[in-house]
Amino acid sequence: MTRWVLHVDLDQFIAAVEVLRRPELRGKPVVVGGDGDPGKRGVVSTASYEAREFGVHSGQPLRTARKRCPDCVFLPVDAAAYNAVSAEVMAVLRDSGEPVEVLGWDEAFVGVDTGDPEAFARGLAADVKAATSLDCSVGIGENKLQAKIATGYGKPAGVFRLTSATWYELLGDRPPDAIWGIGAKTAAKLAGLGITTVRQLADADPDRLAAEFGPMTGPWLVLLGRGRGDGEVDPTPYVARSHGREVTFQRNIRDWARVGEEVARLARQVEDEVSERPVARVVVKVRYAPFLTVTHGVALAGSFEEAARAALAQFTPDRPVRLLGVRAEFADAAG
DNA sequence: TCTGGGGTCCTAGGACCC
DNA sequence: TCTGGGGTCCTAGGACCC
Repeated sequence: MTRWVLHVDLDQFIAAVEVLRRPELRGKPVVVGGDGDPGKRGVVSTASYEAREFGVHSGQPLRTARKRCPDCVFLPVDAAAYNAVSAEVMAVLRDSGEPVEVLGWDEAFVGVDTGDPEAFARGLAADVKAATSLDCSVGIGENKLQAKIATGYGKPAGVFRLTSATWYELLGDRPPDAIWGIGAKTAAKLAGLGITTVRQLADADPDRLAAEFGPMTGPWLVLLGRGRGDGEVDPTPYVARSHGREVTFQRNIRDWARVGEEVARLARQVEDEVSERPVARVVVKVRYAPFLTVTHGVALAGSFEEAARAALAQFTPDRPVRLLGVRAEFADAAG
């Protein structure tokens, strides 16, 4: 018996949920994002595999997606529907009796002691399919990092194992941003240091990277390069540290009085949604055109809306506003 | 008419205190 | 004219992820 981490990831989850309730869409290029109008500001949340063949992908502006695939079916994001299906999936995973750590709507880690992790993984996938009609892929690793990356090799609807024994064979020559936790910015900075592969990152001097990235992040990056990381699956229910709302306007706002009204409106909404938790701080976010983001916050004293307005007062009303956000940080948040 | 909306975690700098 | 050292807390911003 060996301790394994499994990473279960639903295939094209959001698009798959939409197809489930609209069977006529099966096999068609489906794009879910924004309010479903590809002429508006917004990005793609998920594209079906058929839509991906046209070069449509997550994070892409909807208008770009429409350009690439004018005949795609565009649908609005329906968070309530995905939450409901997600809960079903997670319940199936928990029914295995093993610890489950939820990562988002469509993915979770499962910890398991077994001599045959592939068989266990296929069993989980079959249970999910039987209960929800959804396909998933399962990555197997000695820790969360390995399991998470393994899933990418298993898609779609497959199972893949990645361990320390196969780490360099699979990832050694790939760029550092193939690793979960390393994005474009860090990859570019690493490239500036002459580190362009996972193997080079693994061989880098932790002290040198500490000088470049900070005392925690530097050595941690080297460990990522070596495929090492946390192997403990934490089944503790998720408790949010903060909750917020933000809105991008279809047309930039120039009238600062209107900015104040929108912030007050967002503040009332957030206050309503967090009424069960003590709030320590209220943070306002302003994205000025074209895309400069600034945040200011205040400790909560008095009314929530007053706090939001006090935070807003720290901004300069000197340019058009593209986005406004209000976020509550909880007083009882761990960490 | 490029660039959403929901989050988490880490870093750096200044305030503040002894 | 010169003005330590350490620790903690608060704040804003950056990077990343789904």
